[in-house]
Amino acid sequence: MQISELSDRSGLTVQTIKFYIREGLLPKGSAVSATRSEYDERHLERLRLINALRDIGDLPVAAIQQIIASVDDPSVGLHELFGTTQYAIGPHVERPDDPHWRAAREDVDALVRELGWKVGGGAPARDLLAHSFVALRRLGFPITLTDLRPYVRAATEVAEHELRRVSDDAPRTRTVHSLLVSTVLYEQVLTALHRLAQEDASARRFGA
Amino acid sequence: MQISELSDRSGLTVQTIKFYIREGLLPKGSAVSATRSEYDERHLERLRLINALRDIGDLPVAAIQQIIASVDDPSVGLHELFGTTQYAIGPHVERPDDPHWRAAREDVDALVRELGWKVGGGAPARDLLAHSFVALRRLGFPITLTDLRPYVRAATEVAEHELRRVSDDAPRTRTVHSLLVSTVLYEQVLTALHRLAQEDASARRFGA
DNA sequence: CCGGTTGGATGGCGTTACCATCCATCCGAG
DNA sequence: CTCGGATGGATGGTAACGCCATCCAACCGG
Repeated sequence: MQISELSDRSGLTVQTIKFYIREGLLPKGSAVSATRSEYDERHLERLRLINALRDIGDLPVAAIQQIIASVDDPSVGLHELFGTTQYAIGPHVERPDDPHWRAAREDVDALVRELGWKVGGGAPARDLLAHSFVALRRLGFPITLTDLRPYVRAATEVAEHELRRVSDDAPRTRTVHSLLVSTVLYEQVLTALHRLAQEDASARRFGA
Repeated sequence: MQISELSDRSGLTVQTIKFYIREGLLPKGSAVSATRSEYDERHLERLRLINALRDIGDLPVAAIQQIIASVDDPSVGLHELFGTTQYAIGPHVERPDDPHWRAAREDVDALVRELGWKVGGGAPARDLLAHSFVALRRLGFPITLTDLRPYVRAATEVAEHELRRVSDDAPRTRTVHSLLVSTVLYEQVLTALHRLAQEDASARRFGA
């Protein structure tokens, strides 16, 4: 198909598609002549993935580019892709040379050790959590292990469920998409349900 | 204290503080002369709140401004503040006049009804969830109620715990901060733990 | 043959969250 | 009393981001 059809079917403008190609998110079509290239279903599929990661996952184009690079490299295993995704998602907070920060980060590391979780030391989620600890303490709401228990339980159960759902006997493309969907899109599902549940709980506690 | 001390103690530049005052996030100091104003601990506290909402919650300044306006209005009840916060957080997705979208939105509404949740019909989280449904279907990963069950359970338990933790016998300021902290900051805590738990599950399933 | 499409390149735009400057005023140490 | 430095208030600039608009030469297809 031509780029205009790709544009129609994906719902993205031709300009945007060109932009994604320039940024390395989408491979070029196969050149048929100097002014014509042929695109196929894989391009459409790829655009749908990009769109989902941007629209729902709210990922920056640069992060998607990194993820795509791993997706397209067949030597990258599933767990490695997982790491790439987590790292690309960020957030990449500065780690100030500050005692409060170091204490919070140490608390996070201790928690991970205690739970026996196999998590890379450079995982951005560690920093995100530590960052939250610092902010909570600065606001006078110090966080305790008791506070965290329900979160840990919820996170564990959901994550187990998600990883169980990733089929690894399908073609690589399918498996990889499945993994990305589990991590990026279902994170939003969890967030949305969390917010809805909060509103319900708030209504029952404070509602008129 | 003067603005320079406020700047030092909050870690924000004088320019940024001026900017927040202009945007209505921070009340002016009480004018002592034409070129001097006095700030107090409440200003500092407010800056810490703003900083947490931006840094951790990643909220746009405009959203914080709306939240602050509710916080400062004593006639706004806690549940109402909750609604304001949810609405300010967004995301405000367009709702295309599209059968897929309408079907997804109807699925969400049915789910909320079935769970008996008291949630406003205009809650952005409904749209966020519906949006996710659409994207998942477009990618060929249709979502089922079975998939959702663990998420609903996790969200419910965490939300219950959070709302239980909001003390409503403290001064309004404290209670209100507590509510905001529960909704905005603990959402990030949940997300971070979710990611860590996923990495652990991935390591055990796919790791070398 | 000619209107319309494409690849490829380049420049512009709208938003967001500030930062930098400037000016007139003012404070306060000496 | 004076002068360096801080302040309030206003205005303009900036950097990143994710596109969109335009242009050109080449090309296709009716």
